[in-house]
Amino acid sequence: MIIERLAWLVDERGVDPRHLLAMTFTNRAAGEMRTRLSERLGMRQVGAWLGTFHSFGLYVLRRESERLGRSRQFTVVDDGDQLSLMKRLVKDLPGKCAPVSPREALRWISVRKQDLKTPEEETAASRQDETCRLLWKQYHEALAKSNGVDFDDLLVLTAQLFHEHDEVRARYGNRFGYVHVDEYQDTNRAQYVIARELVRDHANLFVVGDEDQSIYAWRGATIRNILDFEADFPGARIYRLEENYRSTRTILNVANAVVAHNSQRLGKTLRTSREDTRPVRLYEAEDADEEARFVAEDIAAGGLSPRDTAVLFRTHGQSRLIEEALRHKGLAYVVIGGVSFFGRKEVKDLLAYLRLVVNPDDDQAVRRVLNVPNRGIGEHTLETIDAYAAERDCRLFSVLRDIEHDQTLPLRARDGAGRFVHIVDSLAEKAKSSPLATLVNLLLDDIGYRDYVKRSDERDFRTGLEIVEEFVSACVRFDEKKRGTLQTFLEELALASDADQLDPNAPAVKLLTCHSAKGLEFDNVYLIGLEEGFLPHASAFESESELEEERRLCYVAMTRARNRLTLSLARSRIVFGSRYGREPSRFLGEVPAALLEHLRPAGSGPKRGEAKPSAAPAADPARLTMGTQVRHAQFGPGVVMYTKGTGAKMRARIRFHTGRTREFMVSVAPLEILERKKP
DNA sequence: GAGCGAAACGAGGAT
DNA sequence: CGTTTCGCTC
Repeated sequence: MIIERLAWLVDERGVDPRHLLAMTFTNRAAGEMRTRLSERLGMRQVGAWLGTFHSFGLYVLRRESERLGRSRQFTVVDDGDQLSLMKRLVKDLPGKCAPVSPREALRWISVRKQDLKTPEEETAASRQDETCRLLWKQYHEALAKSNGVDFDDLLVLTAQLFHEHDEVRARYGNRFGYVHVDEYQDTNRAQYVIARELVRDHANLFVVGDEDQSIYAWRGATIRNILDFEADFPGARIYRLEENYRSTRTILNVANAVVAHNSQRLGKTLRTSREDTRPVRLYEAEDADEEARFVAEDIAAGGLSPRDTAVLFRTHGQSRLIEEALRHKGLAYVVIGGVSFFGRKEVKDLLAYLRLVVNPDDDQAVRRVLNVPNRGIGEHTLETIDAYAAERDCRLFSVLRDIEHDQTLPLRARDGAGRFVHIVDSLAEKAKSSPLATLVNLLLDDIGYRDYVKRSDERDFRTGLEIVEEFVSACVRFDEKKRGTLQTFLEELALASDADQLDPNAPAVKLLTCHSAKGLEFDNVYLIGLEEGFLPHASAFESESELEEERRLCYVAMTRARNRLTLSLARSRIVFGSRYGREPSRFLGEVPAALLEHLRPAGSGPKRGEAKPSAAPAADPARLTMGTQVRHAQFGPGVVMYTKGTGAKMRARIRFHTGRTREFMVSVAPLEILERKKP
C-alpha cells in the first residue's frame, strides 16, 4: 500500500523522492519496499529514505551527535552487554533495596523508556519499582559514560531531540515532506512522537495498520496510536481495506472466527475472491515427536514445494523436534532467529574487539574480552582496575593504558593489559586503511583466537572454528558489497533483525516463530503446538488483554498462509525433562467444527491402550504438603520438600531417594501419593 | 588465577 | 534438559 502511494507521489505529483520517508518494522520489509519501488519507478526512486524506525533514529543521532553530548563514535550496545551491565548494577545495589532480577529491571526500564518516561518523573508504586528507578538512573549514567546507546535510545533520544530542538525538528520535517509508517499498530509512543514531530509543519502522514495484528504490546507498542489516529491528526482520511488478496476463503474464515472472539476491537471481516473448498486441516498428535513426524512426512508426501512451506510456532524451543524430523526425512530447512550466529560467544568476542576499535570507551566490550584469550587478568585485577576507573572517573581502557608501571598489580596482569591495549591500538591504526576482512584476520592472528577456540572447546572445536570462519566470510562479503566503514558494519549488525535473514526463495522449508512471520506469506503453512500453554502462552493466562494479544498472534499466524493451512497439536510433551499432558488450545474451540478437517494419527488405535507416563493420574494438590511421600512415574519414590502456588498452578519440589531434587507442576505431573509406608 | 566437576537455575515473543 | 554459577583444588 505504501509502495502505491510512494509511486503515485513521484509519478503523478512530481514529488522529489528525496522528500519521501517510509518507516517499516524490519529491514527486510524496507528492502522489499525498495525493490518494488524500483520496479515501478526505475532509477527515479533513488533518494527516498526507506528503513526501520530504529535505523532512522540512528541516522538522525549520528548527524546530530554533538547536540546529544556524545561523540560521533558512539556504539549501539547489544542485549548481552545490556544484561551484563545490569547484572553488575544489581549486584552493587545497596542492601536495603528490594530484590529484582536484572532481566526484570531491564524490561521495566525499557517499557517506560519506549513510553518516553524519565526516571525522575516515574512514581514508584512499590519497593521493587523504587529499586528499578534507581537502576534506571545508574544504567543511564553508565551507558552515557561508555558512549553507548541501547535500542530504545535510538527512538527515545530522537524523539527528545525533535522535542527540545525546534530547529532540528523543522529541518527534518522540511527535508521529509511525506512521511509513511508501516505496521502502525505496533508502534510505541516514542515512534508516534517521532512521526508526529516530523509532520508538524505539513501534516503529510500516511500510516498503514491493522488492529487485529497488534502483537507487540509486551514490547511497549500501544494500540492507542491506531485507535486515536483521527483525534491525533484532525481531518485525517481513513481508508478501510477489507479485501484480502492473499489467503483463500476457508483460511480467512478460520482466522476470522478466532479473532472475532476478541472484545477489544473495532471489528471487520475480511473478504476474498480466492475460492477454495479444501478445509483447514487439524492434526492431533499423541506427543510432540509424533507431531514433528507428521509435519515432516506431510511435507515430504504432499508434493508441496519446500520453498513455499513454512512451519510456525509460538516459542523457539518448539523448532528442535521439527528440525530433527525434517533432517530425518532429508528435507532442507532454514531456521529464522533462535540461538543464531550472532548469539554465539565467538561472534560476540570478535564484535567486542571491533567495537573497541571504534569506541574505546565501551566498557562492556572491555569487560567481555580483556581476558579473552586468557591474559592473566582475573576477577581480582579487574576489580582493581574498576576501582581506579571509578576514582578517576574515566573509562576502563584509559586505565589500562597507563597501568603498566603500577607496582601494586601483579606483573602478568600489567603485561596482559599492555598487550591488550597494543592490540586494540594497532587495529585502530590499521582500520583506517584496511578492508574489514584484513582487519579481522589480523585480529584473529594477534590474539591467537583460532587456537583459543580449539583449546576451549576440544570436543567439537570445529563448530567454534566454523563460526569464526563464517564471521570472516561475512566480513569479506561486506567488503565486496558495501565497501563501508567498520562503524557501518557494526551498525548493520546491531540493527539486523531475525526476519532479515530470510531468503524467501531459498529451496528449503522455513521455520520461524509466529512473531517473526509478521508481514510474510507462504503457500503452505503449518501452525504447530495449538495447545493451552503455547497458544495462548501460559504467561498470558492471568490477563484478559494478554489473552487477546495471543488471539491476535494466532490470527496473524493463520493468515500467513496463501493456499493451505495445517494446524497441529500434541497431547503430551516433555518439558524440563518430564512428560506433561497438554490440552488443545481454547482458540480451536472458537472455530466452527465444519471449517476443520480432523486428521487422526495413522494406526493410533491399538497403540492408544499403551501405558505412558502421562496417563498416570495427577496427584490431588490439596493432599501434597511438606514431607508427603510420593512416587513419580519416571523418577521413582521421593519426598515433597516444599510447595508453591495453589490449585492448578501449584508446583512442588521433590527430593528423590537418589538424592536429586526436581520441581513439578502438581496438576499434570505423573505423581502418586504413597499413603502407607511400604512394608 | 585457572580449571574442573557439581549444583543451581532457568525458556516468551524481538527491533 | 541445557546452560550458567559456585566452590574447591592446584
